[in-house]
Amino acid sequence: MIDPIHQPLRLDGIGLNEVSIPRLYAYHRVLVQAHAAGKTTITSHGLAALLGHTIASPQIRKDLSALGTLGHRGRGYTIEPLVERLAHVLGLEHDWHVAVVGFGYLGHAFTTFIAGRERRFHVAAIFDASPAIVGQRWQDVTVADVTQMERVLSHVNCNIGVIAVPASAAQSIADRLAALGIRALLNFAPTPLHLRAPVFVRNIDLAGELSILTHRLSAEPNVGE
Amino acid sequence: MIDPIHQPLRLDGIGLNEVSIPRLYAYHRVLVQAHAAGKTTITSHGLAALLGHTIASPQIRKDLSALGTLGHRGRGYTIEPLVERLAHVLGLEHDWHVAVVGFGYLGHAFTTFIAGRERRFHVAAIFDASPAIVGQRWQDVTVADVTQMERVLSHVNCNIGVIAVPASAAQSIADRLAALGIRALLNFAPTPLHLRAPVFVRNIDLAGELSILTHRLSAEPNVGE
DNA sequence: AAATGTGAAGAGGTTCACAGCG
DNA sequence: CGCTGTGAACCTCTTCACATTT
Repeated sequence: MIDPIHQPLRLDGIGLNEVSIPRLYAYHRVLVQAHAAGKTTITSHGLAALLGHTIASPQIRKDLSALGTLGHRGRGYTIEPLVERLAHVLGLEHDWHVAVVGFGYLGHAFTTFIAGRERRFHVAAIFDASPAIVGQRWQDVTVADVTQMERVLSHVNCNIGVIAVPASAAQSIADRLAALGIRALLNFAPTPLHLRAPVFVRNIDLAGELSILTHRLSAEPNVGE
Repeated sequence: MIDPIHQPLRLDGIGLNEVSIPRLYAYHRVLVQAHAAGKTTITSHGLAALLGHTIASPQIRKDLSALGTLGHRGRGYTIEPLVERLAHVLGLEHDWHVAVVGFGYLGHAFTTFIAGRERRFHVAAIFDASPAIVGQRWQDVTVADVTQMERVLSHVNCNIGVIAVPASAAQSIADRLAALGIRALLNFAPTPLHLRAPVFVRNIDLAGELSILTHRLSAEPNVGE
């Protein structure tokens, strides 16, 4: 690890393990459902069951204990304050403005996904380099030319950048977004991005995931049934 | 880890670390470029440079040494046999037939992505539950009703299943695909899937990745500039 | 009695340093 | 001398076992 981004950030005086966060998000999701279904308390084992036992109960207890003393020994957890704590820690209370760069199939799909998923994400700006795509509308956003990124983003405030451009362009787009003060990037380009301190990047490596699958299948004795 | 899927599979007598595979794929990608540009040899440090120093050179040497003795001490690696070895190990020599289940925005985008990316992936069947989507055509594939999955897939051979359905349906779709003999699944639903031995699953947790970003931004001193 | 919270052990992967070899 | 290949140290996260508390 070259830069200090992987040091856990402190929120309300607690430091969270980065890998635990998707799990916390999963807890939040199923707890909201359980609460809607009328449940008021839950045990770590019960939560593991709701998650299909994809996460072990000691792991759940360890994750939750990092958020403070939320459980009751002998009883379990009260769902409502637990959900509130999770929402606060995960930043689910804020609204986020997203800039999507690259509006090919992947960018388009992610835009629809992110906007449709929850109303806390607003796609505020979309950019592309292709004249065929620039000028298209998506809901009330018009796709702007990527050369106009600095100009547009000085008017439209965005917190999160989504990079869905070809590998060759990804690093330069990332640098430009970082220079504009955007500190969180989600990168779908196959090149892993590398940015310095206050900017935080997540790389989604779809081709890499596919490679894992094709490797496993190649290693199986009988490929293709 | 509950099931034995995470034991490294052996291919040509070697066992590969699962997390190394996306890296091997990245090496393959940039080496193909370097070879096309006329380079014939490369060192581990040179390869790290091509990757923008996102991967350290000792890591590269360790990854490559697992594939056999491919390097020449004092010289580096000869690109051509290295590329061939990587392609073989990653299953890049085979063609793969993909079944996409769920043809909403995510499913549609991924279908286009996977098919457009490289010609070794063929989307051979598409399923959806919505009457509005069933019957649509994508290239020469007609979207079939998900209830017909067993019937269709008994005719059309598929090696890889892509799950892009809502969380509530994901596990049951996965079970049905597994029962049909599909042993590799890529899951975009927020529920992590859990399947027994010969089936291998990769979960792409886009919502979880976004949570990491919103958590980081919430923990920053000044949210939204 | 039941279930949390946690120190300790374990597992897995990365980094380091250097021996080995062309 | 240069660069690979690798055992050992290191680090991070997960699992375990149990003391603790209601």
